[in-house]
Amino acid sequence: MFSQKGFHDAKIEDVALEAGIGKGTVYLYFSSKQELLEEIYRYAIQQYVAAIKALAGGEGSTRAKLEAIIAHALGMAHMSREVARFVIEGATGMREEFKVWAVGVKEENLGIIRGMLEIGIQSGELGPVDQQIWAHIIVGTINSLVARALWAPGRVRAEPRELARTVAGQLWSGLGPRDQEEIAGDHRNS
Amino acid sequence: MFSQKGFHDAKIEDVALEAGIGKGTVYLYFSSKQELLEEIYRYAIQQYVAAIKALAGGEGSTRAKLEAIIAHALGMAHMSREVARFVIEGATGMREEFKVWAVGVKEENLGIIRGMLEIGIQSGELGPVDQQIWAHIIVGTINSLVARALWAPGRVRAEPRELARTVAGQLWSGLGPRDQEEIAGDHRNS
Amino acid sequence: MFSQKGFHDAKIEDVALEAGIGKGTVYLYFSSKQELLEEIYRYAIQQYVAAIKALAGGEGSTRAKLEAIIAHALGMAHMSREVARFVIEGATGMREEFKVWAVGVKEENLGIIRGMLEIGIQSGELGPVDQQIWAHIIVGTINSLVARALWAPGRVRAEPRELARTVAGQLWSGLGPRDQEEIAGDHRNS
Amino acid sequence: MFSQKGFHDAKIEDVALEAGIGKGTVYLYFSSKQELLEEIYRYAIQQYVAAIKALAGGEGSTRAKLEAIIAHALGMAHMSREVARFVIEGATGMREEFKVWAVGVKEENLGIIRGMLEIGIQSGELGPVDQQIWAHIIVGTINSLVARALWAPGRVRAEPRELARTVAGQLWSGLGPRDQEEIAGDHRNS
DNA sequence: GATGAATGAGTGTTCATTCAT
DNA sequence: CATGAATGAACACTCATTCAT
Repeated sequence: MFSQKGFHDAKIEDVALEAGIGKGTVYLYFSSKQELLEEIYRYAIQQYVAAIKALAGGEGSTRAKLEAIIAHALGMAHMSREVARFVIEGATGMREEFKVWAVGVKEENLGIIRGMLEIGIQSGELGPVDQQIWAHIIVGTINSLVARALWAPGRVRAEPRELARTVAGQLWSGLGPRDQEEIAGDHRNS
Repeated sequence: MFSQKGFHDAKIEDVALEAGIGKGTVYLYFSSKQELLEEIYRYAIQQYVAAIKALAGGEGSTRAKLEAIIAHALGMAHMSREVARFVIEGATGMREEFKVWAVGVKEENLGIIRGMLEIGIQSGELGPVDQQIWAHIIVGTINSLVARALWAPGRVRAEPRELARTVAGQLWSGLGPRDQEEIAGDHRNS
Repeated sequence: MFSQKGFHDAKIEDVALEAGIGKGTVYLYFSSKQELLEEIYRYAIQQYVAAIKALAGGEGSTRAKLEAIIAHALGMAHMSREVARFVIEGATGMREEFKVWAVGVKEENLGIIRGMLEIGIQSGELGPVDQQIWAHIIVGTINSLVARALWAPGRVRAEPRELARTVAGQLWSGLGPRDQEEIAGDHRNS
Repeated sequence: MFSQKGFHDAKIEDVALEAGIGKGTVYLYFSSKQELLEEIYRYAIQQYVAAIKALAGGEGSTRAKLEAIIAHALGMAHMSREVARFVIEGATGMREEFKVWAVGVKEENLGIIRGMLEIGIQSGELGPVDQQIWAHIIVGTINSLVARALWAPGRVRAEPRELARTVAGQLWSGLGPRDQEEIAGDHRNS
């Protein structure tokens, strides 16, 4: 309900009806609407991060892992949107205690990606890339693709795995030309 | 006010006082709080897209233009956050007329990036990249960096131009190693 | 509250407090202040019309029935005022659906009186009067007496039944002299 | 505007525009919206009462004068409605000073009718009727007819003078049968 | 434990009124 | 004199929260 209508436009009664329980019952499990929202975020983000962690820490090449992460996010687009929203919005309106948790999780999430890249660099699979920057690139790319999957579902190629493979391939080779000398060195003089 | 407190937590009275006008005066120029929000979005997004368009269509190498775009977004972090939020959230709660406009602007924005890449490819500056995918990568990366600049300002290197240069450099060369054969072909077997 | 203060000057909160319930509770039973007003009107008018119908359709002479109707209206002065107000004001500001209902009830009310007069004419109790005109005379007279009972309570003879009898007597014999020829025929030449 | 929309639904700005003047200009001539309403009432009622006074005090038979009064009210239906509304509503929400004036005018109005009837009785034109009661009958009948002229304009015979003549005729001869003995004496036993 | 009727704090919006021009 | 942009008091209405059943 929160995803569809937004936090403020979703009434507790709607949420309860959707869950097949009475309005008052919600308050037996959550002390407030705000806490319910935070728990939902917590759950979505924890699930997401745990999945990313598992995928990033698994066996296989870095590229395979990257593809798996992208495909997973696309497959869980709806839940990923909450994560994306969260990455962008921060924790506006949330309680301080939750904000602290949130910043930690964000860092953890970026850290997981960084760790995965680190291993890739050491194994020679990756070039000597800036891991922090690439963590942002990967997270941001996923968010953008997820958002598009949600707001323009018809235009997105349906198969997450295939899209993930293409995206990973593009990230791998970079924007610049492969078979010739870097031309970047003098781009500021042009 | 909307950026700081969120739409629902910012009262019209706060907004008016902040602007140094009376509460009722707001309603001389906007027919509702919702419309005010939409106009703010419209303004922020139009400014943003116009700037991107100018930067993407200007003189200079593709890489220089890309750096300029990233630097601009980082410099306008606050405004860019609205754009980013918008990219992620879509137009939940907005009027249908606004949603239509919004989808159009999003496509336009991606189109501008695609156009810039197209020129780069034709001039040989870029490899034969997938422009749609790269539009997402660029937009997403910017959003992610902007978000971090806002929710963890202390941790971000202060100089947008320098950060932009680094990011562009990373995107240029890609994740994969430069001096050896592509190893992507068999990555799923490794 | 609406009777005392008028619709616009009576706050929902006042009405609720008067009823011994909370402000919000009103909205569990009425969708808006306007609807509450309409329901009050509906109730008052239905009660009134039902009573008139019963009295007009009962046993006894037409004159007795007329007296009973007048006495009843005077006895229910407060409620009758709503009806009177309604007869005069129409349904200004009410919803179209209510207006339709209202016009129907007004016609019904006049129709009841007309029907009663019809029977009186057929039984020879009444002269060959214009029933439509007399319906207006009766309704109007009642309204005027009720209004006076409310705005100048001290000046009104306290006993409704006695007043009703006097009024009916006057209506019965008419303005003109009884013991001589109609002088109306040439009144325009005088 | 007040007649059409009701006092509270007519905005000062509407009234001013209708009058072809600026909103602020209204306040050069009236100290408040309430005072404007009171002045309108005052004007309408004074006009009405003055006209009734002139008609009631003029030359001619009582019946001719009665007809003229009824026809005048019907011809001025719109203005008469304000008077009627006023008769029914009293001065709810008005200032004390206005209420005092209002009660006086109401009495004056009834007094004028009574005076006219008095003369008719003395000249033998009328029977020995109860003047106070008949003042109410006349005023009430007029109000009821005016109201109907306004809320169901299509159903009302168009010509006020003709309708006035019919109404006066009915009032003259009364409800009871003319050509036989009063049967009213025993109506309570029937 | 579960419920939903009742509540009232909170807020978007209107519009009579003011006053600088 | 006339104006209409600006104002803020006032109020209808919503909905998170409570608690008797």
